[in-house]
Amino acid sequence: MDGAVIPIKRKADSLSRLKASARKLFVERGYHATRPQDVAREAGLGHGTFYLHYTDKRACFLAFVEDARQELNEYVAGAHNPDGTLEERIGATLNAIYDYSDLNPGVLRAAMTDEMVIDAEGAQATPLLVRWGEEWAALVREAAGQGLACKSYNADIIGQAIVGALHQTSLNASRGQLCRKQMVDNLTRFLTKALKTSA
Amino acid sequence: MDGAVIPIKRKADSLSRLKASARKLFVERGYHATRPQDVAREAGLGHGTFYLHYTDKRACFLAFVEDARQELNEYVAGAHNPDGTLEERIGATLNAIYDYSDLNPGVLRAAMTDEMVIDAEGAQATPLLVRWGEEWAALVREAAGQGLACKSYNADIIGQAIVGALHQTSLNASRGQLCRKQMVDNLTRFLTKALKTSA
Amino acid sequence: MDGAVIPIKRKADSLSRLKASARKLFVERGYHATRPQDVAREAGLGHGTFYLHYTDKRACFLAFVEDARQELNEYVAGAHNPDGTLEERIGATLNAIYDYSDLNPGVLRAAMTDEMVIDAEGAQATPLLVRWGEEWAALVREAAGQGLACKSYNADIIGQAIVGALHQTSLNASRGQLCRKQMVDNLTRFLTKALKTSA
Amino acid sequence: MDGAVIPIKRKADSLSRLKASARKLFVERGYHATRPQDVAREAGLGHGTFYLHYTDKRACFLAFVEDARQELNEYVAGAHNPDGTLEERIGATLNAIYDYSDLNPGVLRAAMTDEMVIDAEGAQATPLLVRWGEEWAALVREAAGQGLACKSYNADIIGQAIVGALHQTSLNASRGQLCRKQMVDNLTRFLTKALKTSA
DNA sequence: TATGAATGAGCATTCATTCAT
DNA sequence: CATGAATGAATGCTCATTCAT
Repeated sequence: MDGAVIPIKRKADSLSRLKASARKLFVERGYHATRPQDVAREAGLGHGTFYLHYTDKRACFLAFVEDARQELNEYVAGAHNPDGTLEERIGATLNAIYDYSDLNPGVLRAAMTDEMVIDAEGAQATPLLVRWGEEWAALVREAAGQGLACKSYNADIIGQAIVGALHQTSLNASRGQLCRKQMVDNLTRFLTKALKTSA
Repeated sequence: MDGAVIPIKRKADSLSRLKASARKLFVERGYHATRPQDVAREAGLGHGTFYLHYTDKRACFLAFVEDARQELNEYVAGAHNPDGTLEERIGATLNAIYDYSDLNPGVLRAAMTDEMVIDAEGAQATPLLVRWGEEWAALVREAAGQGLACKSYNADIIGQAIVGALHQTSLNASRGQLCRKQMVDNLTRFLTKALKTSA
Repeated sequence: MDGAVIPIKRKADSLSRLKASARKLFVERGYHATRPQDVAREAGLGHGTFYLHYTDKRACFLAFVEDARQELNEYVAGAHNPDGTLEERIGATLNAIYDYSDLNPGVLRAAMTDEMVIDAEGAQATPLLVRWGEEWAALVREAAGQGLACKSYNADIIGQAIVGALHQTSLNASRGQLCRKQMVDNLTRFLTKALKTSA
Repeated sequence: MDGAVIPIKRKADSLSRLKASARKLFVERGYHATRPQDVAREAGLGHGTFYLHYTDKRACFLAFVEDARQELNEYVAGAHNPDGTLEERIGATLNAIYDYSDLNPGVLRAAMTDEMVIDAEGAQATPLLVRWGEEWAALVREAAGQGLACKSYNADIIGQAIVGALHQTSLNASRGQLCRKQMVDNLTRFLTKALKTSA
């Protein structure tokens, strides 16, 4: 009995170390420059162990993306206040995203790697950005339902637009050194103005 | 003299065929899945010929991006009417972009390949999206100067946001089949509303 | 613990097979005509295995040279008798070299490949012949110190001269078929006469 | 008539420019790092022109070697005085070689490139060093015939030994900075002592 | 469960040589 | 005679993945 328990612990432990290493390396070097071997070694494990936990390098990356997605979702969900004004909601969401990003630098960027890059062929799960776009679409719909946001938009299109705007501004922020406060402020006003019901 | 003209013609011809092949393959397969050899073969040329025209696979891709940038710029410049309303300007620009995109399907997406993917190391020229963001920033500034757009935005941030929004919506459009008219209409209204001076 | 021992044995085994193959091919074909792939195949291994043991083709060659150097050194050291006459010492050394050469035909020649050929650029370790020249210089100095050899020579120059003489004669010997005995005899007398203190 | 003369002149001119370029590049970069293309371009000619004058890169190199050989021979022949003492003759020859080497730095070294390096397969003309060894053998024989040099040597072996000694010392000289005077002096005494008839 | 040696398809790039002009 | 664009076999090397231990 005990004999069975320990391997399972080991396995779980190995996996979490691999996860941490993979995140670190995907963030630092990007998908192509990260070899399964590097991930395993960084985790202090043998090369072969990688394939005990992931069928594929691709699977490992996808798992990393999924983890990031869930983490960010929790972060954003925690900041959601369905009773605030539109501007408060948008500001809260943006702040949550930037908080996460400050805590996990580079993770969002790495996780958003265009999937064409990962596998030119295979049909894939919906890319991360698209899924986040869908969540923004939900927010837009919700606000529209409450009379806070303009009803004449196609929420799907606008959701994608918002997530694209966020992505690109944060990419660019990591290039130049724009301060976060300014960014959140500008984007909040911009999105609020675009969305709110006309007086 | 004559003897010199013909080889030059031959070389120019080869180059233009390589360019066309490269564009085709980068669009269809992406950067990593396209081998210099494939580009040459697609052009009906030997492998070595590729290196007569490009020092590198990377150089070839960068040339492709630059060409796309110029082409689109011309397209957009042709549609620019500095005397229209804000909405007209935005709509005209969006329509120009989508016209180009319809004429050259996939090109913009391929050209926007994140440069991290191309060369994990080397410091590079400003990525395409950032440059387009700068152009939108100019448009925003111009409109603000004319009293058409809200002056309280940081134009650089907003420029990046706009280009990100366009990129993401068009990526997503190529996934599902959203009609272009709807997209242009939604985005035009969205951006106009966000930018215009408050009554 | 046990689990670790066997792979290490495997690796050591692979390395020794690669070493043997590399020696064989460098001797038979020379540096440029030997591909890492050939070395691996000759050793019954996959191409990639070569790079598990050597960073480079160059590194492999240098290791081969170093091995040859050490082997010959041991051979020559075994024949050294510091109490003999000058002629005896020279004869013993020459015989040791030729014994080694008979046992390992072609190895010395291959190992002496001019390093310019291996790497036109990089500053390299002192070439093999130069190092052997230094050892002959030491022998000359020793004999001079004991009053057996003429003191008025610059030992470094003479050391190089001697090693050059040996190299060239043995190269040429492998062309025509001069008998070894004659060669050792002539060279021994020649060098002894040149070196010994005048009566 | 005239029309025929000019092309011939042009051809001769092209050849001599190719020769000069080839020499320059073989000396500076070595055989493998010199491409026919480089030679032609250095000569201010088109790539194809190279093959109008040489069947092969190898042929070009061999021609370079042959030229160097003849030049040096003339130099040495000019210094030959068959009536001097053995020491005078050796000294004069060595000085001639070093004069040539000073005037044409690097040429001898490049010309002596081991032929294994040039073409692992093909049976080749006698290598340069071997031919020079034969000339030294002739000098030894001549001196022996005149009673100046020891008759008990095999002149062929000793000729090779001498040329090897010279080669190696001069190679090494280009590494460290040994002065020429010292080198000539040491080698002259060394060889003279080794060769001269015993008292 | 874990290991790491082994693999070989695959890649970007070079260069001696040819040949149409 | 001269040109230089074109060629493609060949090279050194990498890396995702497998498998014997």
